[in-house]
Amino acid sequence: MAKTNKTKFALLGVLTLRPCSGYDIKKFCDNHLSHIWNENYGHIYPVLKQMEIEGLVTKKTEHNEGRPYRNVYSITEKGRAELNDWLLLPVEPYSFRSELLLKMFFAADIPLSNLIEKLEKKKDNDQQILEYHKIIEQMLKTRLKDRKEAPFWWAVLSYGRHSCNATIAWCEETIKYLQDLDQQQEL
Amino acid sequence: MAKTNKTKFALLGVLTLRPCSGYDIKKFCDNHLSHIWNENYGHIYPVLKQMEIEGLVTKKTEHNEGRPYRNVYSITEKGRAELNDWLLLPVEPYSFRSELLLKMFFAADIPLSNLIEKLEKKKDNDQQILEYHKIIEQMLKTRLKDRKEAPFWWAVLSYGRHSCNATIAWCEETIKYLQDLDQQQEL
DNA sequence: ATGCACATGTAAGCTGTTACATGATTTC
DNA sequence: GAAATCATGTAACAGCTTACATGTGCAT
Repeated sequence: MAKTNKTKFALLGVLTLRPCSGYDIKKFCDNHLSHIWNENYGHIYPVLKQMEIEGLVTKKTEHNEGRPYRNVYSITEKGRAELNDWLLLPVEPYSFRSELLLKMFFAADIPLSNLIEKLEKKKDNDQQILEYHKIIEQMLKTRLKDRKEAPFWWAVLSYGRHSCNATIAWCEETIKYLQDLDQQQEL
Repeated sequence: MAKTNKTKFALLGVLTLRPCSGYDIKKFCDNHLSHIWNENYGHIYPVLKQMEIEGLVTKKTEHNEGRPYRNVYSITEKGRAELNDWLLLPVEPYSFRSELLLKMFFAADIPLSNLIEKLEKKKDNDQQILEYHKIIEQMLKTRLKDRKEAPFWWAVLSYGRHSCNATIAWCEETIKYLQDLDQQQEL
């Protein structure tokens, strides 16, 4: 029933890189996975707790003076095994929903200028993502270049580059197309 | 709380094209929106019922001999207005999740051949989508070319073309990249 | 003094999917 | 005779997001 919850595997994945608190994991997702995956506290903390019970992670509570306590989780061998099993499984089909494309599909009766604004915004957004990618790519070429994960991180970034470039090109083409349409309608 | 439910607007959008039963709407989504939007009966029927109460659609029950009855819904002026208001609103940010990219990000310890298989599958999938797009494009150029919606449908298809081509190119590049990596590791 | 970063966690409430229930007709 | 299509709907169950609750320390 319903799709299987993949939060567990995302968290295990992050924990293969280093022991983390729930807060650390959230930060890692926001900083490095935000374009491919997202998690929120409402999921992270309960799943960490559950995984401890299942023996996939171990918890160590750190008490630092002048700071809140931290629950630092480390992945166990059992956790690594379960992550590995999942990584080998085929990717489940994902139900995609694009509000922008849906709005465009039904945009016959709204002003073209409104649609064009949405496209400009999408284009700006993807250009910003590209800029951000460049920073990470630089890190991969220098500080992170000897990590065994580096080639895979590079491949993921490469997807972002292809995808953003395609979206930007489409936005530009479509803006032009809609502007031409607008002029034809005025005649 | 939670994101707003957009099923309502998707259904209203379909009903601007022609009056439909819940079954018809599902078919339309599967046939023409499947790559940008998906709906299922569990949502369609309750939302149609609710929209009737709100006066956004009207219901007419058809009894045809030798066939099940059909509840055919038509959009009202109020429904058109509500759809239009939504179409004009900015697109809400969507939380994206790609299982393939997540698996790739954490793939350092699994066999490269497994990852390459996943990429081949993704590539095949997007090539099939491209093929399907070509059929629809042909319809847009002929049977549907005079509909006022045609330019917008064309733009949506165009996104699919850009996106699929980018994904296919990335898959090919990455497969090659991983194969090279595999050979280096063997040495 | 205000806001941000650190830090953990729960509860409420929606969203979304699948399975089930039902049954006729057409097509292979 | 089996399978697909037509056709409507509900219930159960997950999944996901947001708001809330709580508190410290640092920087501007």
